[in-house]
Amino acid sequence: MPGTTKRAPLNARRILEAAVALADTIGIDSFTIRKLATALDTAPMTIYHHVRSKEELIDGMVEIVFDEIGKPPEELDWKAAIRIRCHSAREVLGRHRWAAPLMESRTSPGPANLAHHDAVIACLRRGGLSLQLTAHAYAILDSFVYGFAFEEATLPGSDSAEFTRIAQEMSLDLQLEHYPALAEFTAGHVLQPSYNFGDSFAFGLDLIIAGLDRASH
Amino acid sequence: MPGTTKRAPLNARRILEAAVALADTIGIDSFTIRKLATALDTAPMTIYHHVRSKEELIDGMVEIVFDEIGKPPEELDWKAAIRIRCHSAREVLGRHRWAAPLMESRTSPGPANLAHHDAVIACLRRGGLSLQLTAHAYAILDSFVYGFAFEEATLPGSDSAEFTRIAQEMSLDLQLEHYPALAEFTAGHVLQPSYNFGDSFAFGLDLIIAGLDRASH
DNA sequence: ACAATAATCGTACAAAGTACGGTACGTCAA
DNA sequence: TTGACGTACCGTACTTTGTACGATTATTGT
Repeated sequence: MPGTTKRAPLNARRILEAAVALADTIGIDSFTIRKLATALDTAPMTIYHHVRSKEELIDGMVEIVFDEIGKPPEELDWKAAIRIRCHSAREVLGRHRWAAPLMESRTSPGPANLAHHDAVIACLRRGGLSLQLTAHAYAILDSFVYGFAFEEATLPGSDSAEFTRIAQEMSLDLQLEHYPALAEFTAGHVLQPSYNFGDSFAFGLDLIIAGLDRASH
Repeated sequence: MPGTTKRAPLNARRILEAAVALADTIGIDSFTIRKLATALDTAPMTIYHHVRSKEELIDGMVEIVFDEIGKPPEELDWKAAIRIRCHSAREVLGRHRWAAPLMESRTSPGPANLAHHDAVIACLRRGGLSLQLTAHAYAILDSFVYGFAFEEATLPGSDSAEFTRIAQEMSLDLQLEHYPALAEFTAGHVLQPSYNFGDSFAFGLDLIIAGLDRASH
């Protein structure tokens, strides 16, 4: 048949990768099965031959993201290892800005999820933390990492230039006169050229790790 | 007219409160304009006379939630004041489990949002923190609080009894043999009767506040 | 070659947001 | 009292989306 080229046959893997790429591009809100089908040059219902439902599809997408997060390197001190894995998590969630709210909310964790948790817990235990402290450490670190990644993902801008534009756009100056502390903070810090929201990540992460370290002896 | 009783006339306030109550009950995913209309004993399109769109409606709901979070008491030491406001935030987000992911993602902050930020920043500045440290403190605290509240909201259960049930339900024991650290952690800690996920909140909050305090002198 | 199995997709329906235009009712000037 | 006007209300209908169902085509083992 002239003009028609055969597509490679679809499979769950290809679908998931295309889905992640599409969500990266257009965001999770406007991510639809129909658009995914178009991106894969196929019909909507073809997707459903490889995936049970949109929910399950998203579970699979989250698994892919989990798999991209580097595990804590086994040869390092637990503090260094955890620091690396948290920076990796932030970097990955920065590339997949739709993912942060979904990572912890999926009901059925897949193998990548379980393997990752296992590696982190093993790292903390090797570092000598008690089960109790391991639980605290994990809860705190993940709350911080996901919370931060989420804020970063939804924040309108990250550096002072963008903030300036956005501040003007919503005519924040007018409202700010009723909020003196916020006004000082904005003018005196956030809108300064050196400001960068992301800098707080490393600071906070080191603060938390140091706190956990202190609690561990 | 017999059999018909006049409803109090609708207004934005009544609609928002009903919307919050409805979302508390059925969750944000199955929250629809049509169900809200039913709850208010009116027609779907009537809602749109008071609210421009569903987006704007949700903005208003988030504002209500923001307003419920207690501001840091001015008469207290910044550390005690911040601790109180963070516990309040967690409690409020626990009552409105749909809210956590939305609090920081709304593009246009309302007055309650701005007033709250203003109060927190003022508290930190009164405590003598530099603008820079204030920025870090705010980013870290909110990442932690929202992240934790979010995990808590989406976690299937909170105490060991529920975890036991859920673990069985998804036959986790089978998979756990491949994840030794996770297995030890689960059996030795999470499934113990004394385990409670929420306990990590106070621990983490105090850890962070102590770290910020240390950084401030 | 042919039956079984897998992969593809056309059609259609249900749920949800909401545009549009019409109705009912309250208020106020003349 | 009456008529004009603004506000609240809502019936109808269109669009987008997930996905059930069944038919069609491709692939593969014997």
